[in-house]
Amino acid sequence: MTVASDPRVTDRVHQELRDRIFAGDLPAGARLSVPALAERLGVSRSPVREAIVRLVHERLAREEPRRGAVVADVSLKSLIAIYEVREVLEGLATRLAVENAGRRLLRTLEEVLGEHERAVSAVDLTAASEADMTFHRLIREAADNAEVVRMLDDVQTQVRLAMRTTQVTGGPKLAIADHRAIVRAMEAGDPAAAEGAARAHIARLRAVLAGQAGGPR
Amino acid sequence: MTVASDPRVTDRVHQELRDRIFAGDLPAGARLSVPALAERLGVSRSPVREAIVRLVHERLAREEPRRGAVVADVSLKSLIAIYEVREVLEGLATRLAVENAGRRLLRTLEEVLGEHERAVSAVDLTAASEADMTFHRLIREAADNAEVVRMLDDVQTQVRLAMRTTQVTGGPKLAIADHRAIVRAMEAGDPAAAEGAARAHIARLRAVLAGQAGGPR
DNA sequence: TCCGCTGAAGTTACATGTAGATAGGTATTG
DNA sequence: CAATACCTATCTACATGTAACTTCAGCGGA
Repeated sequence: MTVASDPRVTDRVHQELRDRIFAGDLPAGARLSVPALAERLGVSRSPVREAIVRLVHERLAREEPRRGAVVADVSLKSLIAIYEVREVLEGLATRLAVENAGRRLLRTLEEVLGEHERAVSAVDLTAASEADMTFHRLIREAADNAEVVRMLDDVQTQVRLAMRTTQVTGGPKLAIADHRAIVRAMEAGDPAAAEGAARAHIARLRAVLAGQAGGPR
Repeated sequence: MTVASDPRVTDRVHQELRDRIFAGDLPAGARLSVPALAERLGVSRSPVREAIVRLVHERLAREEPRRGAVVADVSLKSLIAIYEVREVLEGLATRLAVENAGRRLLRTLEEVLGEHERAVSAVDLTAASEADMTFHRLIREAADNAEVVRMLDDVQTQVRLAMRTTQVTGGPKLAIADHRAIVRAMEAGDPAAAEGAARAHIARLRAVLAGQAGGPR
């Protein structure tokens, strides 16, 4: 009998490369040489090749035929485009969450919001960012729509990649106010208002990014 | 010197398998055996394996570790979920198109709309469907947002896959009326109205699908 | 100094080898 | 006759072989 968790080498390599990219260990533009990585990781070239194909597909790497793959970067321009998409997807997720979810979710969201406030007051950047991500994750899971979850995961991957070079903080206090407005609309059981509040939240973050585009140089 | 078009075997195999899936030649649930396909296509196993990895990533196939891949299916439930996402993405694309595009696009859209009407009057299903797709493609290309284009392409892939088993026609005449309303809002230069009209169009199609869910059996 | 050539090193892309897992049919047992 | 054990064909996943291509450093000529 085989154990339930029988991770394939390919999966491990893929995860390892993802981690290294997000850690900044493999910076944007770094070449992903299959033989070199295979030796470094102590595996053969096949699983490395397959892992790279996956990275290319999730756009953590770019590939040119016969030239190999390099770690991708995210320009500020495309980050703004990503936030335009994120705006409508978070809006959708929030509307669906209102239509599907009950008391239980709202209570959990309030707890996370409390945790978020505490973290911001204590100037604990890590905890604040984590509470922020948890807030959004709870909502999109409550949407009960696998497509929107997948696409927002995709968006988040690109945002994480961009994070290494661009700052996306749009004022911690304002984020909490936005989140509070979202929860209020959800509690009122008003799907359209909830969608609007979620969209406004992301639109505001996008405006911050757009400000950076013309601003500092 | 090498020719500019030097398609890799992997690319050809990938395209070939995509075509066969959409043609219904490889029906949902069909096993994608790497050695069998390699022999059938007269290539080695490596490019076949890589093509299958790509199919899995674009969700034309599903894979279970150590069991291989099979051609994916799309349930009516997930097709509806896909249309929920499509609704907000087409809305976004249309709003952005209004903000970016000029006379030129509007003229082209009117032409396509005319072609669409002609095809519907002549009961030419193929031409009508093509005009329909062209209409939406023009708008999303005009949005000038690579992310929304990518995601709508993704949506369209799933819709095409679903087409083989589910009918998505929501009344050809109504489709034209919807498209006309979209163009009107675009001509008025009203981004919010254009977004609303596009969303209403897709929402109506989704309602048709939802009707099928409970209806015929 | 600048340009183009050349050859070596490294890499990609495809092909092939193979251990161990899986599925499905056949025999065997209660 | 049903359930179970076994057996074989096939496959997956990883490893490895190799021709052709890309890159780039170093050299020679304008």
